[in-house]
Amino acid sequence: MDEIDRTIVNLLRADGRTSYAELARRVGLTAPSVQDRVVKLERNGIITGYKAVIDSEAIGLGITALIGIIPDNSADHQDICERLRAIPQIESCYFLAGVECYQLKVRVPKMADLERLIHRVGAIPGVAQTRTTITLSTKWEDRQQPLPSDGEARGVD
Amino acid sequence: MDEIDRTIVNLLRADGRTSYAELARRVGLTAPSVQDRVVKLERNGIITGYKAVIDSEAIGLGITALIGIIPDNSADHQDICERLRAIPQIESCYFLAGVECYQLKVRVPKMADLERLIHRVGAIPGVAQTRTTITLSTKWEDRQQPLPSDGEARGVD
DNA sequence: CATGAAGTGGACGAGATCGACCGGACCATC
DNA sequence: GATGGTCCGGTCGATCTCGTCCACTTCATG
Repeated sequence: MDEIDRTIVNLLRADGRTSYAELARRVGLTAPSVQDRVVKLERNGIITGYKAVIDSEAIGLGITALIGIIPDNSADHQDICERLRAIPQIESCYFLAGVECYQLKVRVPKMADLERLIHRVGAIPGVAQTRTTITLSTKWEDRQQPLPSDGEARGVD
Repeated sequence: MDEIDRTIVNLLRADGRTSYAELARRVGLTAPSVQDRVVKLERNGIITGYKAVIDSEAIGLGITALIGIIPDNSADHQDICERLRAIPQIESCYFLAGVECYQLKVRVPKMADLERLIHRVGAIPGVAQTRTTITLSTKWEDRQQPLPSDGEARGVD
């Protein structure tokens, strides 16, 4: 993971369809060696995939909401997690340090779907309470910050 | 936006580097016509970009936190929004219906960075209070749900 | 019957990929 | 301390695939 790798990662984060030839021009190597680096980055789990970014409203998922989950004492977290994973509308799931031990980001076409979803989550054994917040607008999402250099990341303290 | 477009979008969401030739084989068209469709999807704002998915821990952003913002009465939301946008560590920013009118998802290398970040956000004019929750683990993130068909999305009620 | 959207097929240039080769770093041996 | 083997990362060139442009066809619509 040197400076060239970081440049490649940054370029691919900005445009996941950049060709190896183009990457090669940008970093001053040839296409095969860039490909070699990318394959290694993928194998080492640094690049975990490539995605097209879709406008969720345009595909009929106009409603985004955040759902916090407060568990009861009997909660079996592995079971809860599996049941949450089985709900396709939950796009992200974070396990938190706090009273609300999970936060879910969900997307649905209509309010009625959100209502059904909240009831479904609330019915999971071990879930004492849920707290849902509608997002009025998404200012931005999944923006990339510049990769920290080794020094910044490892801590120079 | 017919069934073929939906298939293309689903394939590109799953793997943003799928070649036009491969897409063509999957949907039973030729490469030029698939390319034509993809260009239209991009122009119509349905596909807004392509990104490599990076393991944030692997690049030194090991800490993820959610920050809620409670504004005061004098809050100028446009100004707040601009100042938030200028902070690179804020990867996502949602405007919410609730007491906490923004929620931020932030990533930093170390706890000290998070502390600095919280102070910076708290110092923005119009921000009365912030509430930060550390994520202990990300169960999953930005998972794709199957595209709703026209019927489901538009509402058949 | 004219028209335009959508697809096909062919052609050509660009990109991806593979094997062979090169050079420096590292290390054990003489 | 010099020698030679080995590994790693890169280049080069050949070949195959892919992307892209264009002319032509088809088909539904007005």
